[in-house]
Amino acid sequence: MFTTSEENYLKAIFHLQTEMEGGVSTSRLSEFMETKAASVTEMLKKLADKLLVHYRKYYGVNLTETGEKHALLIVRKHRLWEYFLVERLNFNWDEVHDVAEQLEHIKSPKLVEELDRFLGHPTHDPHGDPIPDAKGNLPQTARVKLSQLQEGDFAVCKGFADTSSPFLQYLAKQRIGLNTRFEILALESFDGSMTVRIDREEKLLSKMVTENIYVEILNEP
Amino acid sequence: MFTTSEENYLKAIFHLQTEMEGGVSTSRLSEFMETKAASVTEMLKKLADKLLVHYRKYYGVNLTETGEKHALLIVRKHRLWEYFLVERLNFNWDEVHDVAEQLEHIKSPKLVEELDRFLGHPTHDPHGDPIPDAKGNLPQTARVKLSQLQEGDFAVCKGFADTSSPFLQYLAKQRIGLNTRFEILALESFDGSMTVRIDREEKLLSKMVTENIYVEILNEP
DNA sequence: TTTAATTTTTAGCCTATCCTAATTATTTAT
DNA sequence: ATAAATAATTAGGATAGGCTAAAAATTAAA
Repeated sequence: MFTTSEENYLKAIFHLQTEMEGGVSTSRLSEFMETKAASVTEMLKKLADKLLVHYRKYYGVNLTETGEKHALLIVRKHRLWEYFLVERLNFNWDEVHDVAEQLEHIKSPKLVEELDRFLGHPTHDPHGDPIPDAKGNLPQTARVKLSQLQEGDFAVCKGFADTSSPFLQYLAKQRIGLNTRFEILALESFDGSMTVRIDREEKLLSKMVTENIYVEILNEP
Repeated sequence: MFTTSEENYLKAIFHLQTEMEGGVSTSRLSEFMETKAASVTEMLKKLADKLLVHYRKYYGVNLTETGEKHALLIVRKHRLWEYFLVERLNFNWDEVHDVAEQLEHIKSPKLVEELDRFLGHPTHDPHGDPIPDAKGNLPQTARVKLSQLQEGDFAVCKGFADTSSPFLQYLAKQRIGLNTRFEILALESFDGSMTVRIDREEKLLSKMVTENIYVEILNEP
């Protein structure tokens, strides 16, 4: 059906079109995919020929309905495999990305659906990202960043904007994971850093960190 | 490390070098891999450069120690995934081949070893073929064909020479699987067909079928 | 053992995906 | 509004892995 490379472009466009209104630019794509702009242009033409993207020269791309459907399938596979690796194969959450990146391209509709069943139809991957269902529906939750909270607020960790190994390893070291509870003790307006209480322990988190943690606000402690 | 294509050649040479003494010929490889002889020659030169095969122009190839070690790893992965698909994901034994063929190329040493542990270190895949261990040791069992037995013999099914979908489907229809017990009732010398008893039921099996079933002979019923 | 048949290799092309360098379009700044 | 800066596209090339057709080596047959 589609090549691994085509699928990687679809996935990248899918992720980037949430951050850019209008179309995703060639340069943003080339940066994200670590390829040169010329290669991107070429691939966009191919994807447009296959009706997977709407592409207007010099103005970037957007996925067509077909393109988005396929992108969602790849995201579904990626996140199901990540769940499998962490929950069944003892992988750490910072080790799964590269392997899931390979596994997501395996072509077998039966494999995806049986894996989903075998895992008990998980709704979120180990980083808190939602797993699209078999029809491509993705529960779109409004994401609140830890950095947006005020002194005195209580919250629960629900996901991460940055899922790179270094950040995940930092979080693990600080013992911050999905469902970790935070109490915001103080905010430093100078550098945006934040003092929080986690498990009776006080921690200072930089703006950089609090910007990359998604939370759900609690109404009561 | 190695490309998918290189790995497929290594695996093919591994399987074919048991059937041909001396070296595996270019034409046999091209037939087996469904490519043209010219493509095979080219790849053999590449594999020889990488010290994975001993290649002498016009005289075929054999795996080097390194090549064989890598071939065994691919076979290990293939068979572990087949086991996973059948035992955990409800695949039928005739559906696993294409998917395992994709999964065997996933690169992650941790994945293989954790999968092996998760599955409880299985020793044989769903078709009865032995799974090499982490060090590449493959329990080499002498294989007796059902066609070699005599009237009055008793035997247990231990594997299949042909693991193609059509044959596996035929076997399933006849309710023949791993560990099925056979009693040889009669042998027709004219066409080599054989009458056997399976679960109190008499069945006539053609030479073509009995040639492709491996058994272990039982000393007593 | 010399010729005929077969097999293998070489030479030259094709496609996919990437690249660099040069060109063209768009955007920004004066 | 036009020039300078930036971004995107085109042109031309590289590599991997396939293919066909022609040439060379090996094997089989007379």
